[in-house]
Amino acid sequence: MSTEILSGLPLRERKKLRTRQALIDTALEQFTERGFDGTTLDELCTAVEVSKRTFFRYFDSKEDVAMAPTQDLWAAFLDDLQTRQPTGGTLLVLLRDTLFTALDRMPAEGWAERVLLSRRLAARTPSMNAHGLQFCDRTTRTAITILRERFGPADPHDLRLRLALDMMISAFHCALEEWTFQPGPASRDDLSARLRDAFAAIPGSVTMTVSA
Amino acid sequence: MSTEILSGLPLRERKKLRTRQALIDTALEQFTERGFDGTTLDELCTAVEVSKRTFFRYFDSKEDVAMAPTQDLWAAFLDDLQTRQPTGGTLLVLLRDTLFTALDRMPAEGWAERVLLSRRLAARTPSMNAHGLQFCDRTTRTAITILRERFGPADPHDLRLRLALDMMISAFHCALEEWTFQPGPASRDDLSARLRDAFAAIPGSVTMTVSA
DNA sequence: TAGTCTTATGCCACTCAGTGGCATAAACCT
DNA sequence: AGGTTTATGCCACTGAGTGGCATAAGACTA
Repeated sequence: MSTEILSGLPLRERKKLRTRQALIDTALEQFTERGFDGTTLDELCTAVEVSKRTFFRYFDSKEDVAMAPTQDLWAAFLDDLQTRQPTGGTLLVLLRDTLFTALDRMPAEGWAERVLLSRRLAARTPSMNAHGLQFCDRTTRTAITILRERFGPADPHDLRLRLALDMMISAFHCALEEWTFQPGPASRDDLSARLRDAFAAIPGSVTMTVSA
Repeated sequence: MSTEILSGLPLRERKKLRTRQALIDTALEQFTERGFDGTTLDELCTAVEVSKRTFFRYFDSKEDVAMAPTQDLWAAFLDDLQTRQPTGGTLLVLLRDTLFTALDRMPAEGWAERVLLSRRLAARTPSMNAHGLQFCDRTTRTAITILRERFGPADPHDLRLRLALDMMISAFHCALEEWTFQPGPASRDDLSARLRDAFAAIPGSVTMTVSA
């Protein structure tokens, strides 16, 4: 965990961040080794020397702790969506670039490795996958609200906004999945490149034909 | 529950179908009245006069029973995807028409009402929503497998297939959500119409621009 | 229609995720 | 050092979901 961020904060906050990170790391470790269902919260809490009650003050559920790395990205995304000065192009390009910006803001060290563990775990753990999908859904809705506030259109029945957001999510999932199961080390830049390809494939997917 | 389907089956199968349907209907009823979390499985089982153990022989989870109506649609969709003779147009049109066909095959009576209850419930019950999203995800993956088998392309890294499938799901969700919260009675044809509109909005969502 | 085979159900005890309440301890602020 | 705030621990509890085994009900056969 990046030590730079810690300094400057009051002791209490530093401790909290450390406990939180320890829970995430130990969870990813134990879940990866013995499986999500093969690990009880009691075991995790014992390892981190924290009571189960405390665990639930940091995370909403057992799934939640293992999904934390990805959630940081989307928090950054929503933040950028609020503040970034928009370019004048298509909405999809705006969304793509905002996502790239958010990705660049993820810590260069450690983040990619955690996401990799998290995603590989999610791929073989239905309840984790479900949890992740629902988080995406919530994020999408928040993003729609932000976009409506900033740019309109006022018509809440215009479906295009939602459709475009979902396309972004879809492209992200495509890229993430390829990236997750690629051999070799996990790198943020590699994910970025795959993301670019996935976005580029969107127009073709609308016009794609099948042999009769 | 449509009585026509029951006749012709052996007694044991008829009973099973009846128990299953009773569980679904009573669950939707109780969840709607007292909330998903405000209803225990014991209460549901007592009302249907079935042991909790038996409940779990019919459904995988508490969420599952309330999602059954929608799952029937997707089962029909996958079935049609396997068997229907494809038209030669775009993939998206093929998917759209297959979905329409599946929708037409849903029982004209009762189905729409159950879906309505189910969706309204899911909208205010995170764990149900999560469950539904994961079911969509599984369905999407199955659909991809079927499509690859039938039409190729052989390249498994072509992202367009997945992107197109997700667009269909997105359009479906848009339509379903509008339909769910529209006032007045639930009709299958109304859903069909909204679905058509949602698909029509896809091309525009790719090229949509935002004011700079 | 009795007898046998097969399959669904009921019952019971158990694990584990998640919650509420309250006492304690640690960090913060003069 | 003193008092205030806030995080943690402990304990008892609810409710979802599971495994095992006995029993009952439908299905097949003579």
